[in-house]
Amino acid sequence: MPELPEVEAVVRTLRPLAQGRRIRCVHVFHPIATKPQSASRVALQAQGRRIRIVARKGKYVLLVLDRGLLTMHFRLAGQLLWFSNRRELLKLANQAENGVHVDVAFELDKGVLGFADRRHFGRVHVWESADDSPGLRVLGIDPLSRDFTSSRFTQLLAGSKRSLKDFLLDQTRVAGIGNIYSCESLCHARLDPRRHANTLKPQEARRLHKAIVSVLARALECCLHPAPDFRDPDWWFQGLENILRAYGREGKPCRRCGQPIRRVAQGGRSTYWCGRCQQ
DNA sequence: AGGTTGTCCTGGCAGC
DNA sequence: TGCTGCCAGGACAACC
Repeated sequence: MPELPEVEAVVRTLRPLAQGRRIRCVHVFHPIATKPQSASRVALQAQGRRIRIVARKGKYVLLVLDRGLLTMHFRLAGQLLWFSNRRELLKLANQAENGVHVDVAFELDKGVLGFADRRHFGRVHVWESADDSPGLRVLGIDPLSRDFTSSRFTQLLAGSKRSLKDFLLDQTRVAGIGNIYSCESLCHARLDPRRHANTLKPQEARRLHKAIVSVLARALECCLHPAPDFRDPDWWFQGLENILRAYGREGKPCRRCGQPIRRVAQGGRSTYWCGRCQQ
């Protein structure tokens, strides 16, 4: 599932391909991908616009247009695709044989950008301004930004009584962390995911802040080498499993102490942690 | 206002 | 082996 590091790697790869280009034509093959906005609204508002900036906010990809903006969110399984031209797009998109699933495609003045999510959780939306997007408006601090300081983070922790795991998943506090990197950060910081945010000592809060920064930086490095290849519809980030210490490792030995990694459900999703190292 | 719950989808897999 | 049924997972609306 794409979280901040994966989305950041996608944005850095997309930027040289799309920034400065004009959107000639929009194809909405699966209107579910623009819900609740209508396909025609998305097409009409994007068509003819120039992409001024390719950026990321939390887990959103932003295409800032010369008028308004376009957001893409991958949720669990969304991805970007790249086609040489319209002919290649129409030959491959959603064909029964050798078909590539494509939900929305943007014909640029050079190349075609595709958005695909066969599970149809991912979304493509258009907005007059960033303030019009409910998802963007409420986003908290970006952990890769300068604003993400230890003291600011400590303040946020003190203001919440939720569990650390739920706190980290809350995009309105810190934006971009999902299930994987919340588990990894807590593992790195040696903190029990079930502890409540406002119970951390200052030194523990600093540890968690440092852990988040370092876990995300390491994952981003991994996501950039090799960088995403939008031309290969089967491409996915390689080697991430190797850097994970807790996520998805239930029953396997903790890399620090050897104790089996445990799993519990928190807020309806799985949390992985080491019962010995993380207190 | 902060916190919690239900909903949206479908691939993949457990269980028969 | 083949089929059915169940559920994870991120954002967000709707509730408490």
